Amino acid sequence: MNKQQMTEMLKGTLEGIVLEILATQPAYGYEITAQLREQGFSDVVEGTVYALLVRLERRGLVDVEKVPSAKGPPRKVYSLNGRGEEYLSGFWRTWDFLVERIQQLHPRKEHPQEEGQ
Amino acid sequence: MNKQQMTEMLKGTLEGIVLEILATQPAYGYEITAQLREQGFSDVVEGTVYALLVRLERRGLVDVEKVPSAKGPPRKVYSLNGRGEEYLSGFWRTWDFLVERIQQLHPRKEHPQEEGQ
DNA sequence: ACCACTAGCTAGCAAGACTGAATAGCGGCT
DNA sequence: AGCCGCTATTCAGTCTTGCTAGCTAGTGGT
Repeated sequence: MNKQQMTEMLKGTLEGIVLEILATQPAYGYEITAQLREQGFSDVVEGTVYALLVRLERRGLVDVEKVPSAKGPPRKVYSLNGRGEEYLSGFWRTWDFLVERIQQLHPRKEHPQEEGQ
Repeated sequence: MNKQQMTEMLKGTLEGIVLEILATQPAYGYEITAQLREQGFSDVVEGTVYALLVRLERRGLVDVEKVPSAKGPPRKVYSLNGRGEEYLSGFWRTWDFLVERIQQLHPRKEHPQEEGQ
């Protein structure tokens, strides 16, 4: 997997990915990073996620709550708010549009499910 | 469609889109821009495409030929070469990986079964 | 005291798309 | 001739975003 390529592709999409994670349940930066890495985005680092979360907060898409932790410094738990949900659904509209255009240009094999049907 | 969002998403993917267009047939910048705009990427402008083509050339992924035109200055016709083909297939591997990860995170409705050819 | 793990933050860099303009060639119109 | 519109390319400067490479802070174990 070409890392440089993935880095460039993540520009603009990482934001939606993180918002989607927050749509499932509130989470804090360290946790989100770990989740991303587990889910295959193995090169995403903490610094990137923290900076992204700050931007999301500044734009009013998430709410923040400081929660003390038994194992370290207090956590900043982020949760998606109403504006965030709205923004996220717009995000997915844009993403779906892009995926469709690219699908037209470069058809991918249909997922192996349409076999006999 | 949020323009800012699309702009960010295109980072990294526009390159592959243009390479894919060149894989179909050689083309020059002005032509490619027009094609993109027709195909739904309505905000992509000439300047962006020209800069991208220069990068592709510098990286040796495309060959260039200057062709005189009856309607204006000579065209710089770009065509995908061997290295470009190789690079493009790697590009799609990365793209497919990203799409799969995102699909896991945010399942999209299955497309209404497409009549294949 | 030192280390490891958890948790957050930041300055500076690199890459890529957009803005807005300039340049150049050709044909048609007045 | 002069001007406009379409074709065609280029470029400087701006903005956003992810990465690099550190740093700070809290807790517990050796």
